[in-house]
Amino acid sequence: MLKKERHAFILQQLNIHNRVMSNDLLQRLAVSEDTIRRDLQELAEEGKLIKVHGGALSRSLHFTLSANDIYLPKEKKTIAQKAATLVQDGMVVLLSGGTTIRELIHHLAPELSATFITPSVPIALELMNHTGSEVIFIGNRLHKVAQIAIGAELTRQLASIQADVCLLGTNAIDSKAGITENEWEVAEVKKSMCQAARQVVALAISEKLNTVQPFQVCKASAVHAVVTEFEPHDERLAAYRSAGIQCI
Amino acid sequence: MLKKERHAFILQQLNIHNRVMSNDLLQRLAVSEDTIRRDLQELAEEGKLIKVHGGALSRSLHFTLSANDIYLPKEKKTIAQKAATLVQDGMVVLLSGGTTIRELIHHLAPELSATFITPSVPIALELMNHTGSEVIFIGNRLHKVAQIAIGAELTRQLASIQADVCLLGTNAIDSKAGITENEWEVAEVKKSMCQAARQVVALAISEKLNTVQPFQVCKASAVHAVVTEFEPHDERLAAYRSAGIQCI
DNA sequence: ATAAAACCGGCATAAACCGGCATAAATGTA
DNA sequence: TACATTTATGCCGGTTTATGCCGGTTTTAT
Repeated sequence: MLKKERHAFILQQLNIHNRVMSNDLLQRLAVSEDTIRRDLQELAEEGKLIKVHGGALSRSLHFTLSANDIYLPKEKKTIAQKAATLVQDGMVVLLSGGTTIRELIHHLAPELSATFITPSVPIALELMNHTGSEVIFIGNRLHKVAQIAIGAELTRQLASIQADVCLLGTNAIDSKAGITENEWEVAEVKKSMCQAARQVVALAISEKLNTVQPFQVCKASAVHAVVTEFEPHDERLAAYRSAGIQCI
Repeated sequence: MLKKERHAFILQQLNIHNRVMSNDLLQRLAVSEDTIRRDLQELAEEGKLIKVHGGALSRSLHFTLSANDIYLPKEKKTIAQKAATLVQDGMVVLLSGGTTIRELIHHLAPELSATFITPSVPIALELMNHTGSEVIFIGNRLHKVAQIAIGAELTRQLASIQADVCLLGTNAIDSKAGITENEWEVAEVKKSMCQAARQVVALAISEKLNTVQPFQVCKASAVHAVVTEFEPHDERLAAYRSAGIQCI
């Protein structure tokens, strides 16, 4: 077995399982522990995986790890502030779930008077602190993990709504693949939300840019704007601008 | 299982449920109590969570939770425990809002499998920690102060429901005037809930006994049982017993 | 007040890590 | 072809890490 082959195999396993353990690899590849360790070390130096004691983790899993980092006040705050300016008096606004959206609510002007519609329980709870606005929760069956409403009743209620704008906390966005999600039911909900609004705005921290998940929410062409922590004319947003997406 | 994986899992759980318990984690991750403790300790040092006795809280929401958890009179706990025994496997249960109901949820057996229906946002959020059961939220327009759904859509949805039991956190109850409320809209919601269930059970701390508020929820004769912190045969409940209400 | 549960510090151990060295195969060069 | 160089791999020792266990203490709940 050639070194390159081993490397390819390791990366393949990593793509499938999001993790590999040295012990497992050295048996299946029939090489010594040291060789595996060196392999992982090299791949880690090339940035193709994250080395940890006893094995390695895929880069994407590490994203979710750092995404869980509660301490991202800077970027998320920036995004939330910029996105908050999009909400004007009298608007009907659809909100998804997620910590960025929650942060956005904190940045709404207290005297603002808008109508907020959301399928997310924590977001609904947060919105109730906002005195000026009306809050409408949609859906009835609740998804425990995502803490949002799902199912047919939600779609039925959304069908009778034409919101001014839909603000989505985004898991993954790509200038070609559009907005994607890693859970089917959540993707379905967001898909319905996009269809119920005249404009779709994606709130995405830069590390979510150019990433793709299995389930599509909407095509890139359906996204009207994307809000990141970057300046509007940042080079790293070029692909989105040329896809006709406004960058804020 | 690699250490980093556990950490990622813990943070993920934390983002979902806003809290984790060591005991729960050590079973699901199949490691010793010590390892979990060390994991939580390390994550706490990195500032990714708040360590508390027996588990950890999410950094973002711990204040809301602990604030509500701190204020728990002993009586409410007693009531919640007794009321929790009324919920059996397979039941469809309507729940109102209120801290007593929330406490009740904590006392549900984890392996219980029931369907809970509620118009209260905090209660819905709390219910999502209960793995075994299905959670349905009803209504869409939200009342900011009471944090429950109100309005016509709620009534419409309730009309198509026949629950086994309706558990009401009660503001005022009297053996003659029945259950009453101090806000019209909330009273309307609870009235609809009573009509949508075969049985109505009132959870009332003793200080609420024999008090009357302006807006009626239901007549005394419509109440099947009342749960207080008293013993079932306590003298002070005599009036309710003779009104045909079961005292628990 | 008392018992159960959670916490802490320390210890033990097995697994994983590291650096260096040796060997052998592959590659390059005269 | 013969010799030197590089590369890949395995092996060895000493070190670090991860984890479980244990005794004693604190916190929580009844």
